[in-house]
Amino acid sequence: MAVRLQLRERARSPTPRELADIPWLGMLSDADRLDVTSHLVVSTAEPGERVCRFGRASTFWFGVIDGMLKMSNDAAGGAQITFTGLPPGAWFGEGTLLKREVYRYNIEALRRSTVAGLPSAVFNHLLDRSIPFNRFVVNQLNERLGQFIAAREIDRQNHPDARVARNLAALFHPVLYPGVGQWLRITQQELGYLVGLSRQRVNQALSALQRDQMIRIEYGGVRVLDLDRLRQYAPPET
DNA sequence: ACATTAAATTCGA
DNA sequence: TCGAATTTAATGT
Repeated sequence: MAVRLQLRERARSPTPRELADIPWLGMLSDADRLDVTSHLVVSTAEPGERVCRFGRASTFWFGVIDGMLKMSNDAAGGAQITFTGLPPGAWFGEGTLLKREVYRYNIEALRRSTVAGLPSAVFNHLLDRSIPFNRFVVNQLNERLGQFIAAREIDRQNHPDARVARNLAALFHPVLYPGVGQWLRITQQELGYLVGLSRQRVNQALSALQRDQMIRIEYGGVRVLDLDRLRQYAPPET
């Protein structure tokens, strides 16, 4: 409950700069955009803090403005499974909003992050009236399905370099995560959490990928040089 | 686990 | 408000 109060207290209106980075806002009519921006709220999540379920049921559609979140299952039922990392530009939670359910996963901040929220009622209202917004959401769902299929393949891969490569490639997805661009701010430790490897092993994997000119390692993050090859990365024959 | 290097923060003028 | 000094964070091995 303390968490919820903190989020409430920290909630504020988005800055113009933050609004500019919200991809779907630009697709709306002027009237819709004005209406919606007045309801958008922004708050900060500290490392380890859970963004979802600070309200009881699904009350917001969330977007990552800055930072890095991680989506995972509820560890109470057994093994901890990380579904995906959520970099800047990611918008999520529409599935539960559509069905008016409660969140079935945890979203937790990997580091200090700025998160935007659109109240559930406003989200549903937009869906009812705006065709461009519907197109955005459908496209989003479709792309995410693709991510899920790719994720199944990643799981079959037990080669660490391949896991790092393909998880990284997923984070550079231009449609799902338009805030990322060529340069992804993520530490090797954070990548380790997402992929399920030690920081040391991630470091080795990144070095290998850099040797092959797919990425460049920079302090505090990674730059992609060849996204296609990163996506298709296969471990070297033994 | 440890040594190195980069970045962020503090502090004194 | 500038920049040197110190502390913290990230990286490489």
